[in-house]
Amino acid sequence: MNGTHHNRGFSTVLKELGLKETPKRRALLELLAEERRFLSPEEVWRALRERFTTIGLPTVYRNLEELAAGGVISTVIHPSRQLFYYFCTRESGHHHHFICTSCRRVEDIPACTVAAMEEEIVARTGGRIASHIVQFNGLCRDCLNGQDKERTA
Amino acid sequence: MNGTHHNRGFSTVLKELGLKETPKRRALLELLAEERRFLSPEEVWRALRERFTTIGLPTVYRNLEELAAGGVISTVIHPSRQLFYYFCTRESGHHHHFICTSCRRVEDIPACTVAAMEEEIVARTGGRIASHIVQFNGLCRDCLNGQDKERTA
DNA sequence: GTGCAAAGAGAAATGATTTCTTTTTAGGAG
DNA sequence: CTCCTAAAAAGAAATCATTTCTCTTTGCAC
Repeated sequence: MNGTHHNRGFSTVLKELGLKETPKRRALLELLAEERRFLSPEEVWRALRERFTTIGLPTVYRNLEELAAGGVISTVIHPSRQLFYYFCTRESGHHHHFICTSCRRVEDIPACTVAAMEEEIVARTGGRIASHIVQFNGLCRDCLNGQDKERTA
Repeated sequence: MNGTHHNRGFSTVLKELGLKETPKRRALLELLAEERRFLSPEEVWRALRERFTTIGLPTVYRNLEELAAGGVISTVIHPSRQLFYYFCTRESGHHHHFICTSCRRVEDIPACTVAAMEEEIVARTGGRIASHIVQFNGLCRDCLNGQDKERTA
């Protein structure tokens, strides 16, 4: 959920996560870092196949999952419930996303008011929150104006 | 996302949605209204099979989707990304949920601070928000105390 | 009561995601 | 620099929630 990893270099990041630095892993990270739309695992796979004759879809799935678990990349839940991935350029701090379901652009939403809600939930219910999903789906300004039509949901 | 439908009676609700009142549809609604945990489509199907010798899983899926689209029941996205359904007893108003991934209980979270976030998003980006997901996953107090262990996520 | 669009059955397809087994490789130890 | 081992990856196959299809049934407006 933060982007300081990028500044420290991929090697450092991977080492911190206890992941070996393989060519494919590095390529996947570079690909995502350059792409400002969220991508599906299959799209990532297709892109990487142009550089690696043999790369399996399971490899892509595993790497995306590991990197997301490590906080290097973030996930996007499409209204279709398919999972997409996005390299978050935001420098630091907890935040959420506004995704355009048409052009797939992602806007970072700065420090949210969700922390307050969480405090209230814990106080009221006595439970413990393990995770939350806070995501806004819609159309960005450009897509509202008729550009980049891809899909609507 | 509100529960006023229940008070008006199922017949009225279905009529308003332009849905015919079939025995299976009514049974599905009654089942969900009595259950205070969120259920998977297959669980709903299994329960309904005890009252109807022939009922297809596609029928259950379709009905759940229609009713959720009509706002009569609400959806829960499990961390596994499976979809569950829940009959929301909250009387009215927009709100969100704290779900226990262990015992499947659902707590209503009253009027949230998300509206403010949405306003800011629209103002900043010029986009239009079509939907949002705001859900808190964790363990309720009882499950924290070691009861009702089912699963953790 | 009739007719027709909606609803449902049952079977089958879909397709994202995961699992398995075997082979390869990164990278620390010596 | 070479060895060794656990991690990583390939490739094939399985999983399984969800959807699609076609045909039959039924609610309900007229």
